[in-house]
Amino acid sequence: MADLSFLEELNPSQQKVVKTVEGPLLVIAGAGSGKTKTLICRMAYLVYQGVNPEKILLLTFTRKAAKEMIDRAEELLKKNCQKISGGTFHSLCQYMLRFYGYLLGYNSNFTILDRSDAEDLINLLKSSLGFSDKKKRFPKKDTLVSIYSKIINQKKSLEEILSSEYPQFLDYYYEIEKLLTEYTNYKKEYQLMDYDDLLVNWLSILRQYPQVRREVGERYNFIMVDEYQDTNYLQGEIIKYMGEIHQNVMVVGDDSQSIYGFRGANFRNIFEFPKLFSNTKIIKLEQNYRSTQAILDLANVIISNSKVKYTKNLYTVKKGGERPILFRAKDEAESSKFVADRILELREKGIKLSQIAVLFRSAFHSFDLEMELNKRGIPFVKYGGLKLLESAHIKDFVAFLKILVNPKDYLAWNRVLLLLEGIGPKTAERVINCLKNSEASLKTTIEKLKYHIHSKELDRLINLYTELLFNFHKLSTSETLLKVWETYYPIFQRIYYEDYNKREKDIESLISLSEKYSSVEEFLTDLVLEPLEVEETLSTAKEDECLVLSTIHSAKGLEWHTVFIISLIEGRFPSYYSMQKEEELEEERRLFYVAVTRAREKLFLVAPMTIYLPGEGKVLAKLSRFIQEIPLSLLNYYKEPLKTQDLAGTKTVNEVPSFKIGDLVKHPYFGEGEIMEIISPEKIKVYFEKKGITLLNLKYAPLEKLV
DNA sequence: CCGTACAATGTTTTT
DNA sequence: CATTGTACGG
Repeated sequence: MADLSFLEELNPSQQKVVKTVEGPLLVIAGAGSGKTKTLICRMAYLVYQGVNPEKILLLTFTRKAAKEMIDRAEELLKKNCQKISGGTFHSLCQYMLRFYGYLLGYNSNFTILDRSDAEDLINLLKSSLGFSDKKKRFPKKDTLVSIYSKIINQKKSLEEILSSEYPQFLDYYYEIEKLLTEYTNYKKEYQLMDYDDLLVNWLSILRQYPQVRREVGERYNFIMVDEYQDTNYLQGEIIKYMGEIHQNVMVVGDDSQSIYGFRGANFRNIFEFPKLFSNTKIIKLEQNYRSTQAILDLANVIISNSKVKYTKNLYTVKKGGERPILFRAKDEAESSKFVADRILELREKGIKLSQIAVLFRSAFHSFDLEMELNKRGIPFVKYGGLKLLESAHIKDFVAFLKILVNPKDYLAWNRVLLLLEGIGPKTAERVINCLKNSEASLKTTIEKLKYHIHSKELDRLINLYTELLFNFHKLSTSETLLKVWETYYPIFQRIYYEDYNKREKDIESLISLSEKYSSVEEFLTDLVLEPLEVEETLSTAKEDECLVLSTIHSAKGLEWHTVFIISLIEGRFPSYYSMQKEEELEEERRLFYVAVTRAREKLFLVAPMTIYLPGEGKVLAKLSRFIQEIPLSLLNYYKEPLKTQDLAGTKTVNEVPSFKIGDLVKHPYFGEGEIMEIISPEKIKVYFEKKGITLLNLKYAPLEKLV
């Protein structure tokens, strides 16, 4: 029997969090304040106190995170914690809706639409309403989906969203409104739900049925929510109702780490929590155990430059430490080379690759680096970016499966039919109408189809479904997938004739992945709710020897010994799209804060001086404003160790200090600046924050070298 | 009505 | 540059 000795490792505030078991509790926890550890201990403590693990619900940002935390709780307690329910809001809602969806007219086998499915559906409706033809500047499908999602998640009207973010489409107000109504109706009619519907529908059931609230309250007696700053009002409401009976709801968050505003999250949600639950106790965790003082100083400066005031100041127990290093590379190639060089150095010093991460704002920022790493044979995994499910061939394949689970999924039907030779949009529509109008079972309907349309590939499809429906419960999940693969394969070869052997591997790993599942339905649900990364399927074996490349969003909650942040230039970080609006810019800043606070010991900030833009060629890149705001005393400027020839060359030139591109300098009138270009030994171009790029003659200009 | 060849367009972050 | 829409021939 384990004891409670694990509590001794916690500081007093953390202990208070663990022991405050009953009633609503809001924990404001700074970066690296042991938030995860505290949550784990709290779960273990509850189970130790005799709470049935099945009565505990843990909501996190990814299911992987939930699983990891539950595993660690089990390790602490050496007692079965596996039965704790853990997952994301979306997976919880999905699960509850399989039970209670009937209250809204949903069967338990409804299909979940991912973003591109939703886009396909919108497109389908758009053309059936005739909006795609004449109207020249009608919004595109992805814009329409974004508009719709914003209405839901930000609790705003179509008019508000249009006038604030898409004023160019205000003329189409009624058409858009009509389209969105059609979209909503269609989903309901054919058993489809998009991501937002999962939240909306579950909330709607909770609101309408006190009986459900009671049942759910009895099912989960203790609710814990991680990363609460990234929830939106829908999720807040869901929590309110699910905790109504017992009020045992604990949420943890950090308002300065809110980075999902684009998805409707609002960091102010965290301050609304006490309004949802009266008598909320609030505990702050401000002591940082993760990073060195030098890194934390940087983080504190970043966040103090915010327009919004946040609730905490971090202080650390790890005094001192190396100053974060800034490297201004000549171009992206040099930036990648720099990162790879440092990584190899670190590895020689005994730092494991898995303890190093390279972070960036957008997935494509690491393309150049990926090439360099491949060249040098440094293994890595990448998080964020393309998901396996997003590639066309996987979507095709999955569409076959969706039909099997939910024969009313005409969106999947449409996709599959269009794949067949000789069938275009019109014929597909005819077939689908035929399917819709027949009351008979799928099997007989399919038989009937044979007489309507003559197509060799359609025959094969019909044979497949006849066979599968007949054997549906006899075959294992992977056997079913294999059958589908057999039918799809010739089509697959025809459509992707250029690179089908490359794509084939994806399908194969998908099939082997499906072996773990007891039903196709479960497999599909997991695929949509926890989309797999492309690389994840390839290199699972050697994961602990891998360097991590990740978007900052996907790096949330994680930490490494050494962190590199690359592409720290205007337009990339902050991103162009966020530079117009104050609020979005603030979110970018928080994003930078999150990135910096991932590092325990070492932090490298890298920015290329020039980048290559398609169409425009090489262009100058300005250092990110977030770096420019940082006092120079907090950073070290990285200089390549001078080679002997270089030294020999510079010494003879003049007796003024030798400047290099990228050196930081100080001028009595213009202040601090950075050297952009050396034209001759005496003439240099310097970028001053106050003045812009200036040509200086070193004979006259009393430049002082900094750092 | 289907498939293909070509032109245009606009590029984030994720459940 | 890769996706998405348009024009045209079969």
